[in-house]
Order: sequence, then structure tokens, then C-alpha cells
Amino acid sequence: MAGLKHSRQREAIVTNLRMRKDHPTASMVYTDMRKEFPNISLGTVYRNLSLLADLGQIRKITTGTGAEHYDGDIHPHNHFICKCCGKVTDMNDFIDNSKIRDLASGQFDGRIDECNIQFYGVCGECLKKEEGPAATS
Amino acid sequence: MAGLKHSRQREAIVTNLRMRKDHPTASMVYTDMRKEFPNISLGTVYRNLSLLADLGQIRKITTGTGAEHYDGDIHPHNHFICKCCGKVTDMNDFIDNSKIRDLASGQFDGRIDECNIQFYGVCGECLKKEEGPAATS
DNA sequence: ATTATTGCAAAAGTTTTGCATGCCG
DNA sequence: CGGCATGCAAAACTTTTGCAATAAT
Repeated sequence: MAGLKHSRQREAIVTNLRMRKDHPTASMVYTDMRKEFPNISLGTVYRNLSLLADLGQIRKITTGTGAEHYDGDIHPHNHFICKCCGKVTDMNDFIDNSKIRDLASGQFDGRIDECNIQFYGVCGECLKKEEGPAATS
Repeated sequence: MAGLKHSRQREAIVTNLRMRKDHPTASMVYTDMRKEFPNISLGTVYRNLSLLADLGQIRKITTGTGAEHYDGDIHPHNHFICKCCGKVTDMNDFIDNSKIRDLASGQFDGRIDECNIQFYGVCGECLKKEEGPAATS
């Protein structure tokens, strides 16, 4: 039924995402995979990332800065997105998302599966670059 | 300095966004604009949406379902995104986003400008379609 | 007159897809 | 074998951009 077969490529993609602590885009994963599977295609990477996200084994992070990012850590947590360099950073858990979700479910006509908080701003590194070089404008 | 000139097209785009209560994509706005300005180009729509969002006169909503959506209502509020039909719906304000932002700022190395909560799930209409027609699978 | 803005078209970037082949069970 | 997954390439989409013409101040 499930019709799911093992594949070395898919396994390598999950492993790669689990090991790294950044939040790469599909093409960043592709670049990495290329070292292990010189002939792997970008299509395969996209197909697997999409499948894995559907299976809930990885998480897709939509940033609005061009491409989707992916996260191998599926533990519920929120992200910060730098408007300057586009980098995605994990935020500490200081809020219980499931509580917010339940609160919202009560007053919504539909099924709410998940909720997450996106923080936007300028990361520490980019702040330094801004302050350092150019003082005037 | 600001170097900003009036343009009938840009004005019409803002007006369109303010009037409608849905959250259209660039091409949806383009379709509408086409009625008023038969020769308006998609590039102009994109340029103005981007400019208006930068000016803070409209809001860009990143959904992860293909294209960006835009909102003429800049009053701080959160959105629900239907995984099924991609529709974007306003959520009631039952949470103070600025409080969450301040809370997060305290423990983050960088500047947090804004935060918003995205809710994902299946909207009321799609739920009906799911339950109604197909029972088996 | 000066310069922002437009329309048009081409280009860039991301993601999807068709198809023959290969690999897993 | 039967069917899912792959590699390759083409296509589909969304968004950006160069440039000459146009419109606003």
C-alpha cells in the first residue's frame, strides 16, 4: 500500500539534513549530495525533499527570500530569518506553539494542524557589517 | 531625496489591495489591473508590489505554496494558510505579536523587527470537499 | 528639463515533470 | 517480475531586469 522503497539517495539526504545545523535550500543539499553521488540529479533531490517533508521526517521552512529551506530537526521550534543575508536561525523555545494552535483552533472554522512563529530582522553578523563599513547614508 | 513620483498604476494597485479582503498573488492583481489599464505589464505590478511592501503600505505574505501573496491591511494580524487550496485567511487577534517579539529579542543576538504566526491546516471549505465526495481511498 | 515609471521582452532562478532505465523487494 | 526511484532534459512558473519610451514634477 504505502509503496515506499528504500533508496540510498533518500537516506543520504536525511542523514545530511540531520547532521548539519544550518537550514539549507534544495540546491545546497544537491551540492553536498553530489560529493557522495556524483550523478545524482537535482530532480531527485527535490522529489525526496518533498516526499520527506510530507512524511514528516524533515521540515520545510518558507522564508520568502527566493528558495525554500529545509530542516532536519523536526522538534517543534521557531525560526529567525535575516532580511539581509537570508540566513535561517533556530530560536530558543520560550513559547509553546501547540498552546497557541489550540487557542486558535477554538475560533477557527477549519482544521489547524500546526502553527509556527517566524521572526524577521537583521542577524548579529549583518548588524556588524552595517555599523562597521558605512557610517553615513 | 526620497525620489518618489506619483503613478496611476501604483495608486490603483494600492486601492485594489485595500478594497479586496482576500490576499491575492501578483498575477491575480495583474489580472485585475488589466481591466483598468489594458496595457499594464506584469513587471510593473511586481515592481510596485515590491516597492509598496518596502514602504510599508502593503504587506507581503509568504505562504510556501508557490507565489507570494499580498495584503492591503497592514494592521498587525496573523494568517491561516490552507494546505489544500492555498487560500490565505485572516486570523482573529487573540495574541499580541509585539509581546512575543519583545520576549524573543531579549534572548537573541541580532535585531528582530517583526514576528508573525502562520497557521497551517485545511480550511472549512476544503474539509467539506474531503468528507463529502470521496469516502474510500 | 530631469528623472521616476512604464511596457515590452528577455533572462534568471526555482521547482516540477515526462520518460526510459535502474534498483529494490 | 512489478513497481518505486533515478538521471536527464525539457518545461512550467514566479520574479527580476535592461532598455527605450512615457509621464510626472
